[in-house]
Amino acid sequence: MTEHCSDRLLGVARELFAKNGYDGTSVRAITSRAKANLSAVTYHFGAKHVLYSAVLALLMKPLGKRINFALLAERPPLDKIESVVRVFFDHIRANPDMPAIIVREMASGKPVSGIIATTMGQSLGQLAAVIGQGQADGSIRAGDPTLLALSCVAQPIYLNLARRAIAAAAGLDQDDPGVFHRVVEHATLTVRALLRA
Amino acid sequence: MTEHCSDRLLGVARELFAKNGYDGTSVRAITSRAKANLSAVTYHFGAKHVLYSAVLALLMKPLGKRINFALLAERPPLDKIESVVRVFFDHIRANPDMPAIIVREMASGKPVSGIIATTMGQSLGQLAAVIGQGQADGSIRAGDPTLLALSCVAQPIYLNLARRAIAAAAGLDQDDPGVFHRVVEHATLTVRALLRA
DNA sequence: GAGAAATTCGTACGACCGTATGATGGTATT
DNA sequence: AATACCATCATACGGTCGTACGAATTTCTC
Repeated sequence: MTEHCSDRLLGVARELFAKNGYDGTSVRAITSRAKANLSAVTYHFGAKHVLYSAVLALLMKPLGKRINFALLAERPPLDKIESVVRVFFDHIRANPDMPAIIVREMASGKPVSGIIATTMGQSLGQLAAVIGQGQADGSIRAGDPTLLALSCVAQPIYLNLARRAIAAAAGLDQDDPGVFHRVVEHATLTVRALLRA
Repeated sequence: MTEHCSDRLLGVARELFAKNGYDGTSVRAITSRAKANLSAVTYHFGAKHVLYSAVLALLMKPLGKRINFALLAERPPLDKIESVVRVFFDHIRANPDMPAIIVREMASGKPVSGIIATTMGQSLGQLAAVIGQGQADGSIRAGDPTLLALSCVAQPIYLNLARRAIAAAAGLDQDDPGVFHRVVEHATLTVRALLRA
């Protein structure tokens, strides 16, 4: 038995929370799709909201680490930021449910989960710092570094969130690897253009 | 009595649907905050999801019309698009609940509501057409017009969705009119930079 | 001002929710 | 082989959900 029950629960939960939101996803829907008993969530996680937090951590922690790593390299600021954008797309391709969950969390009126606040705050701060460097060396145009960082991050998030709108309006299906590559290239070019001095 | 009960229901529903999502908002929560009877939703709208659709229409129809109007003017493409971005911010300031609801709808796995699909599809198509004009006259850089249009629209949507992140990371509270103005200027500059040839 | 129409009200219903509990099965340790 | 332990199971509980329904009340019409 290579995959344990709790792993199946995590996978199904990630999918359903992304598709239908926290309140729109019942424990019964999760356990039945995971071919587990109704009590499996309580047994393995204690409560539904703990499972949700585990899903969030599973999505956010690796992303934060990879962004960290990408910003550590000794390269020009614009190159660093492009690599962050690529990391975003790469992470999203591996975890297609991420944008929906993140964005739901941001839209929520309730205080955002700790893991998300931490990861986003940290990454946003690092991005803003790199943008500040670029402004100092003249490679990036003037402007509030935090707002510029958000304008950059908006590209991978929104372009993935709008998958269906893109498919409907331009006939581009991002599940097709070729199309996905084109969208990534578009996003990196756009971010560079948006930052360039 | 200038404001009828159904108006109060619409207002409260818009607020709560934005804050807690469709499933996170109970009919009881709506009616009690609107100082109405539990049955008021059924009586005035027939069902909860009809009230939700009414909220969507209330948010989207005026926006679509204003985008239409802004793109009708005889001005250079870049100026038209900047005016669309300003229309977005203006509409969002008047309806602060819009980004959260729109984005939830996009994140939803269910087929998007007709009013949203229509308005967004139309506006996106018009924007892409204007971008095509700009590419033809050399004022806008090359690239898929639909993707470029989405990259533009992402700015007002995401910058408003990230209000709390902005407040936390940069100490900028967009409820302050001065700050809001700065964010709008940032967004218009960013969109121009992102499109410029 | 009486009657009709529109609205608000209290209440009830069945369905589903998240969670708790004790029984049951399988597996490793001694 | 007996025991302890972990995982899964069926089931039940109190609570909340959206909606239905008839009575009470307000508002409009003549």
